[in-house]
Amino acid sequence: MADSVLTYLKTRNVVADQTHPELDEYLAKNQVTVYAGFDPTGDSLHVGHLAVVIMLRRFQKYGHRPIALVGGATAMIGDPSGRDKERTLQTREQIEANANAIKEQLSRFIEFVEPGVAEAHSAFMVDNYDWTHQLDLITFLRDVGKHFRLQDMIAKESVKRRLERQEGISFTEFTYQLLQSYDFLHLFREYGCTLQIGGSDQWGNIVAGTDLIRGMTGKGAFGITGKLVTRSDGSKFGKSDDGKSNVWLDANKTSPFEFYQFWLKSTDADVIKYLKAFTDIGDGDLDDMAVMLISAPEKRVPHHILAHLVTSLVHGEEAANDARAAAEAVFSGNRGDAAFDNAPTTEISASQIDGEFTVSDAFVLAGLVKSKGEARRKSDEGALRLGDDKVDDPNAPLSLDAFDDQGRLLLRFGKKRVHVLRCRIV
RNA sequence: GGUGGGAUGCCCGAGUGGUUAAAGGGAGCAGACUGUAAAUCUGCCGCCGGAUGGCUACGGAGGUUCGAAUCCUCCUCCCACCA
Repeated sequence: MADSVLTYLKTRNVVADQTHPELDEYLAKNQVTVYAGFDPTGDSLHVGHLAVVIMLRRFQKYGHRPIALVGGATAMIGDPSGRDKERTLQTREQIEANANAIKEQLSRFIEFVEPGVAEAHSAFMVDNYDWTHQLDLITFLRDVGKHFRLQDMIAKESVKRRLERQEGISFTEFTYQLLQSYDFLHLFREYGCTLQIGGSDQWGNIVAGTDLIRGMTGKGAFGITGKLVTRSDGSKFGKSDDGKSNVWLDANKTSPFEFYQFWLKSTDADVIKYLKAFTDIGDGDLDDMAVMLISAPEKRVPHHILAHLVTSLVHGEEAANDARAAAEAVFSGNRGDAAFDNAPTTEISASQIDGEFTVSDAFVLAGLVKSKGEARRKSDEGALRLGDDKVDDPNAPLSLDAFDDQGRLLLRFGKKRVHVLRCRIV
């Protein structure tokens, strides 16, 4: 086992960059306070955030003190990093609601205490809205603004890219790096926080922060960025900017069943990589997994372990077990209650099934297909099933007989997607 | 400031008056084969209750024409060269 978190993280192959080469050694000898920020632009974190959260945990395990920063203020402004387009401003109420949701999620992964009463290693959570919402503009511009050179700000990748597009960038988003830097400075002063971590898209913001701290205090601060986890085919992982659905940590947005499925469906080439990045499985076990992947690929043992561990972390062990049971039930064809209880479900009332309601309506209702047209096409391709029976006439009315004695009907789309309709006798 | 080139569907990119819902590729989805993998092959891939039907669509606004992504005018933005 490595002697510093950073060295360890490198063995997990999740480090993209670090501000100082001597950081490994420094972290081995010193206990630091480290922070990562999460802007509540949505009401849930997704798997893209998970990598950073896990890094924070790992720091904590190594005796460092993590601070999770929820960006109630920065979310009001919008981080241009990694964005082609200007963000739509959200209301304070919206962001506050999002922030509360995200704080709740974060507290599942890291043990927090109140900032004031924190002991040496205990983690805590802060919201940058608290110290920025009443900042005085003139003071801010004089004290903080003076330390930023425009040429450096423009040279930042996130800004540069936007300047090259006709969309441009608003002054609002342009100032984002000032705010994030100020956060770092604030945490540095208040809590002796000397290290910021984040995804690789945060490099520019993090460096801006260390520069500001040096400029205003003459002291050094550090930064580390993590690799953006990608699929082996290079496509984005779990995060969508083109309509593909995100994989959320909120069980209401992505159920534990779907969450488990997401990991289980990983391609072989990615499994070991994900196990390293998202779980604490040791090197020896990883080697075993790699062997299994070759000797008995059809068992998909590493996939299940990955899915189980990550689902347990996010939704709890019980949910992970249920998800596994449901997966086996659904896909083995031997469907007990486990399949029905955990698969995504939509309620329908008996009165809706009135003879007009067709099979394709059912698939649309379940959200498995987007339109009746698609239902028709997919049925022609043989992709739709009611239970185990292929749908051959999507326009046939759905009858109550299709449901089992407990009012349940399993809809299947392709090999991997299922949805349960549960009929309420009203 | 001058001249020339360009803007096409999720992305890239063909298309210069009708036969264009728009070639081709990528992405995505499904089928076959497998292992709920990869690769490969096949189909689908703007929306609409099968559609020889309707609606929407080729940067924006007008116009010419029986008919326009294609021609004309103006506007916006990009790019190249010159100054």
